[in-house]
Amino acid sequence: MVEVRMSTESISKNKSLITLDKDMLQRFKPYITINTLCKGNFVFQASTPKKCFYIVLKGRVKLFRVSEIGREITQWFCFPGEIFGLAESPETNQHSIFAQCCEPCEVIAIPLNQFNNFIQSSPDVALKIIEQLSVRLKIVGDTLLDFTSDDVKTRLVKLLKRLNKRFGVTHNDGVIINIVLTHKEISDMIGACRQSVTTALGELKAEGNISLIDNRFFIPSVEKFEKLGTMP
Amino acid sequence: MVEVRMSTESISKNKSLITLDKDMLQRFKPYITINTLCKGNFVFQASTPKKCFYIVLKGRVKLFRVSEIGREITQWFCFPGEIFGLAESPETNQHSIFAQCCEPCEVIAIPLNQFNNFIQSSPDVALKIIEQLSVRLKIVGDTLLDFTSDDVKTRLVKLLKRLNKRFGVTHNDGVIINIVLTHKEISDMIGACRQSVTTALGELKAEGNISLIDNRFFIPSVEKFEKLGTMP
DNA sequence: GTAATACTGTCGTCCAGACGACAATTGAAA
DNA sequence: TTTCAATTGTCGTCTGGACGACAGTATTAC
Repeated sequence: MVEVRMSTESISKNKSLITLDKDMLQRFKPYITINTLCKGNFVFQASTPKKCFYIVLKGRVKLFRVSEIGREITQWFCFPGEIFGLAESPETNQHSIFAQCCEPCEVIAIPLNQFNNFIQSSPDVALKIIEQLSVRLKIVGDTLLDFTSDDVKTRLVKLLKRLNKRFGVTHNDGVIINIVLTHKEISDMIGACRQSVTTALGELKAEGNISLIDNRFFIPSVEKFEKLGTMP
Repeated sequence: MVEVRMSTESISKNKSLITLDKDMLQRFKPYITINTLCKGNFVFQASTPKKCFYIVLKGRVKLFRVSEIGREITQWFCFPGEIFGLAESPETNQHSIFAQCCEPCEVIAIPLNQFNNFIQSSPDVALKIIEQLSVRLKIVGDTLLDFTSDDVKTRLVKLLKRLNKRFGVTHNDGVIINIVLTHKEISDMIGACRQSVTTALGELKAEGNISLIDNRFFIPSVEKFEKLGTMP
């Protein structure tokens, strides 16, 4: 088995992650709840009342939407230092997304009525939140654009590139995308049916553009991979 | 001709709009540029360097993406009080979106290196920006979900509902959506081809669900319209 | 007022991929 | 270790809607 770790270097360079120092923890102590959740547990579900916003301390939380016909679309994965559960719309007091733990998690919950105090508690917090939201908006916008322009295989390739940027770790001459995803999960991220994802992955494997190591995608040549799915 | 105005009531209720009072204008005066632009002018284009963020003073600015094959997708319309041009990603110093004026506009430009000062200049500004971004994230997420679940007509209906919520003004027993959009513009908002939009609009007209007044969509019965495109 | 451009309406063809189905393989639970 | 559930692989059918084309209508520019 190949032992793979996420590079701590790429994490520490991400300056928009929120960490609560002792002063903050002390100050918001009366309001903070630390939730420990198992894999598969929901932090909250769509249509439930908005009471708190959340910051991931440990683990990975998937944010996704579900349509009326049960179709699921993944919007984001939150890692430690990322905030979620903010009021998405002033018109309703219910969540429109689901937040589910992909692995055992620890999540800080703070009541929404403390949000104002929270962003004023430190010069950096508001800026970090704005950066996080901006990045998410760009990525969701990327996905939307891909939907209108690209076939399934191209959308898959672009997703793998985005995942590589976020989770890639060097391994031999290539890169391992250090996150385990089923074909169904991938289909929910590119809005395709699972069978189509299986087929497209098979093609990429047959072409030698990806392989599997320890259930993770391995890209032998990132340079070659970056050329896929773009205009010549 | 029917004279129609956007309801000033719905605008003033939107508490996340940014207005610059005299103190702010004075304080940022050395940095602020007021740009007056004609219909069709770009505030900025994708792939150009990020220098400023912007706040609309007057008019309507369309934010959109263009894919490699030239496919356009509209993400948002900015009205007075709305901010755009924020750094979308820390990795690149170029815009990924286009910002184009739909009508004659006035737009404040402030250098991005003043953004930190800007959000600390008043207790409310950061909160308002966060709310604006959150709402946009939700709507873009709505659109993404619609793409994966709904046929073209349903997506059109849902778009009209969203537009009604934002631009609707009461008229007789129904509602006029007080924004003029071509079929092509609509197609860019729902990721369909123009001909499909024309066909779907024709069906809605034939069913009596919408008609045209002064080049704007009129919905005779909002109650009936709200039932369209949802599960029975 | 006229000419050019943009927009709307309509039609027929074609295909990417969703869908349903089922078998084979892998992973998790007892 | 065995059983069950989840995941992956494969196949054939069908259709929504993209596409290209063109005519009719409305708007804009001069």
